[in-house]
Amino acid sequence: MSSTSKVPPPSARDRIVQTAFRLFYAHGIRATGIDLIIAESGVAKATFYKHFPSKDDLVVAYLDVVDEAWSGQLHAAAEAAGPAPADQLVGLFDALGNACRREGYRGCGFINAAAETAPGSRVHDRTVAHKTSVRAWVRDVAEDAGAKDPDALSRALTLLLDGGLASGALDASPDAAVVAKASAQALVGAAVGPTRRGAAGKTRGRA
Amino acid sequence: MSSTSKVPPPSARDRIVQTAFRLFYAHGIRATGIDLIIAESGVAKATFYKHFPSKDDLVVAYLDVVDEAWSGQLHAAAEAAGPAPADQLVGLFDALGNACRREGYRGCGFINAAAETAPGSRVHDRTVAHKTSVRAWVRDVAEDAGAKDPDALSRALTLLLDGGLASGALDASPDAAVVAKASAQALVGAAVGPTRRGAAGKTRGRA
DNA sequence: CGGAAGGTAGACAGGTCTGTCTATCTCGTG
DNA sequence: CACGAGATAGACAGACCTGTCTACCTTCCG
Repeated sequence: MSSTSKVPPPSARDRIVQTAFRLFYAHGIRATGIDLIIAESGVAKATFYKHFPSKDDLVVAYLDVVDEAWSGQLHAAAEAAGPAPADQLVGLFDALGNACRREGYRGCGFINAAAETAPGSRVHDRTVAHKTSVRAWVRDVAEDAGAKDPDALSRALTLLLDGGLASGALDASPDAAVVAKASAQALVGAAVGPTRRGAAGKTRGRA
Repeated sequence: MSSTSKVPPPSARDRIVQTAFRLFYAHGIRATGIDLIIAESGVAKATFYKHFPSKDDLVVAYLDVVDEAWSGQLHAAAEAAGPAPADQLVGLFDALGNACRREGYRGCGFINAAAETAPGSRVHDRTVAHKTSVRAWVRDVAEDAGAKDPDALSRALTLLLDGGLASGALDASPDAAVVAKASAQALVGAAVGPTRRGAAGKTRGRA
């Protein structure tokens, strides 16, 4: 209220993050130099370093974008599968299929980032936080679905998901996503039990 | 050849590869400079470049070592599970558990390598070849086990395996391996037929 | 003895990387 | 208008990285 009640400006910082997203994801973090990001985003070096005192700061901001994007796709795919939690657990794998099919798909930005940074670093920790939050969300849905052991089921499903993300980046074949979804179906079916799938009811809030 | 029958030298090249293995795996490929490898392996620069004209050559040699090591552990774990192919399909996940528990575990060297190299590069291709060969082996075992769809089953199991490798590098919790194995058990059981773990895989009583 | 093969030590070139710093320009607001 | 905030352009420092090259040394073997 005092002075800077100005709304988010559509420039500078956003352009940097956007460019970083594109380059980091496509070529890797270490392979992408600050100078290139500066050139491609069309800002001055001083401006860049004002917003991001170090490259690591930018990397973390990049991962925030990845987090938002991927979580959004996951939630959207789950919701598109219908109101039943058990169906959503399977449906979220459509996000994997869509991602694999996308041009320039290079796997999970987080896994890739973690692969080139030391455990314990900020970047690595950010990755762990992301994976933890995804698993927590899946766990909640699994609980709604009436799974006998939501922890184990969410762990199994995210394992499948991460596997799809990792190997999908390699052979880029959509088979992986199809098989992952089918496997998820089998696991969910077994874990929820022979009883009717959790009836539609409450729709779980998204994080 | 004249008379150089004095072949087996336990030195030079091997020391380089061994050092590279340790450093590449622990810190990543790009993060590890040639100079450090040279210093730590105790060879001269000229010697290094005689054996490996470029860093990429060394990286490929490193991946060969990783391939051998990991494939060996996989096969050993499978064999340790007994003679029944269906049991072996589940047992191979013990290799994952052992790996996760090891000090300095940093996930799959191949996935990490692929994460920091461009698709289409030699290193990337080497990774794809490795993953393909593992999957082919699992497929063969699945076939022996009498799986209805060995391709799908092998794909599902390697998905689980890759997921465990990728996420195990993050939270380093052995839970992942336990859940992966249990999931594998469920998937194998469902794919091999209703006869739940009926000893040898020949007994396919699928209706 | 003599010579070839291969190892050692380290300077060097040329490029790239992160991050700092100066100097100028623009613009909104008091 | 004046002023300060924030952007721009780009030189620069210092480190590091890959790869080349010279020069010397050891060892084996005919």
